[in-house]
Amino acid sequence: MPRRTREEAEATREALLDAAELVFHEKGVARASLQEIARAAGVTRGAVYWHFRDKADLFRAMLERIRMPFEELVEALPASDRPRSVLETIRLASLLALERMEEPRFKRVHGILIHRCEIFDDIDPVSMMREMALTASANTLEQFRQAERDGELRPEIDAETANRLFHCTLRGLVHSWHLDTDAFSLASSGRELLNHWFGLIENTDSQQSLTQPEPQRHGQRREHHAPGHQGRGQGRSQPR
Amino acid sequence: MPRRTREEAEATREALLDAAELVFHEKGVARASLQEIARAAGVTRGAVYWHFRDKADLFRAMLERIRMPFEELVEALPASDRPRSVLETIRLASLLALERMEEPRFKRVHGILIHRCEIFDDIDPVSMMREMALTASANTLEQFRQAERDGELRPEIDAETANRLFHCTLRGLVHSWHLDTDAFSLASSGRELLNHWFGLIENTDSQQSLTQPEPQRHGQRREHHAPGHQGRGQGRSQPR
DNA sequence: CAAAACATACATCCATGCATGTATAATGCG
DNA sequence: CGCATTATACATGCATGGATGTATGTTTTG
Repeated sequence: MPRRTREEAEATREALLDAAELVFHEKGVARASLQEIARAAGVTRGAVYWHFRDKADLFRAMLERIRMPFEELVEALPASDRPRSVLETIRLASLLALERMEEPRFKRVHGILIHRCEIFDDIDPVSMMREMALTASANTLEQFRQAERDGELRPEIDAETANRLFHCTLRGLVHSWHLDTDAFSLASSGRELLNHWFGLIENTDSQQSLTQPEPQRHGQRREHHAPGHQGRGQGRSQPR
Repeated sequence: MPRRTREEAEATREALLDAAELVFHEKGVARASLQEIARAAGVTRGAVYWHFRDKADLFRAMLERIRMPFEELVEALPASDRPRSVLETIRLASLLALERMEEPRFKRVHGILIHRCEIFDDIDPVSMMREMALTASANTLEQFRQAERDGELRPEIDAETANRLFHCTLRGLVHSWHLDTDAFSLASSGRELLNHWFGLIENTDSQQSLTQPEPQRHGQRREHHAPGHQGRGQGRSQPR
């Protein structure tokens, strides 16, 4: 029964995008047929060609849906409720990003981007990943520069180096996770790893009278494995 | 004119693998047709189906060709001409690996693995990457454990953490490079990054009378590397 | 009544798999 | 050692299916 109301039309569009995520993730972008996606959404190929020009357009729309909220997160990076140290801000923001990546939608779409689509002409995931990497890197670089000025950084490394090291570590962590997402929890492993990482680059000569004493921050540094609930502890001081 | 000699047959097989690398890298694995690969190798599809069962088999054979020499490298990791410190050994071996990755063949095949093929049933790049990651990690973990026993590691981090950090950093670097291989040199950027990284984790309390003084190492790059013999460059075939 | 929001039908293309052809190198045999 | 045979190393042709793009039909809503 064609000619639904406008809200229904938007609903089928979203259903198509949801179905695209699932089918792309299951079969890969190239082997996924529009027929399958349409069927998974409960419609026919006609609906697909009405809402999208072709498969590449559908793919781009699927990416757009996660690009915006994710960039919001990246740009919300400097915003911190408390005037903590700059390094602390970066650390918490990255942890937030890692937790987001474990949400089903981001996990699926990133899984598609990383292991289930091929770069070619119209479909080009790399350009988007590169773009996101550049903006994110520019943002954190500003933060690391500030940290350097504040004397939070160990003197032997500059802000640029710290920034590069940081993004390599994070990217490597995410890619390692996507090699087998069931092997470990990205958020909790990332938290532990980042604790160690920031412990390595932060200045230990605490002449920092600017910031509050901050009693030990890596309290359980020798005690790695946090007490066992382990289940993506998101409710901890993280505003939604 | 069929029925070539055995060496010629092996030559066309190699030519097919070379062509597969090129075409896979150009169009992606899914969109590359066996027709195209055969033409690029100067033969017809008949030759492809003679040497390989199907596209997945060809893909696997292409991977096999780089898997073996690369694992040789990984396993040659502990072998060091000079009794340097353990951390130094890891650093130099990783640098060697990074230099290898800039060689055309490894660059192409890794580029295919990372951005130009989709995981699915028969074609599964992830399992190979995971396998290589595990063996490499097991090897370096042994090294880091030895470094820990020798007191080369900063006391606040253990061998397991150092190993995880190390592989995340390396993986992140390689993936960043593959986002745009023309943006920077993997070897030289990697050398700089690794210098800083090992500077961060190594123990500064130099009670190490075991190793030679080794003046400042940071930012310092002395001789490039052994002008190696390039190893097994036999695959030069491509008739016509 | 016109356009939106699809469903249906149709034509086209092309990659795959296999079957068959074929000429030559390798091999066994007398 | 010559020769027939056979397996080899492909080339060619055919059949198939499945995906794509588009054209057209069908309601219903605004």
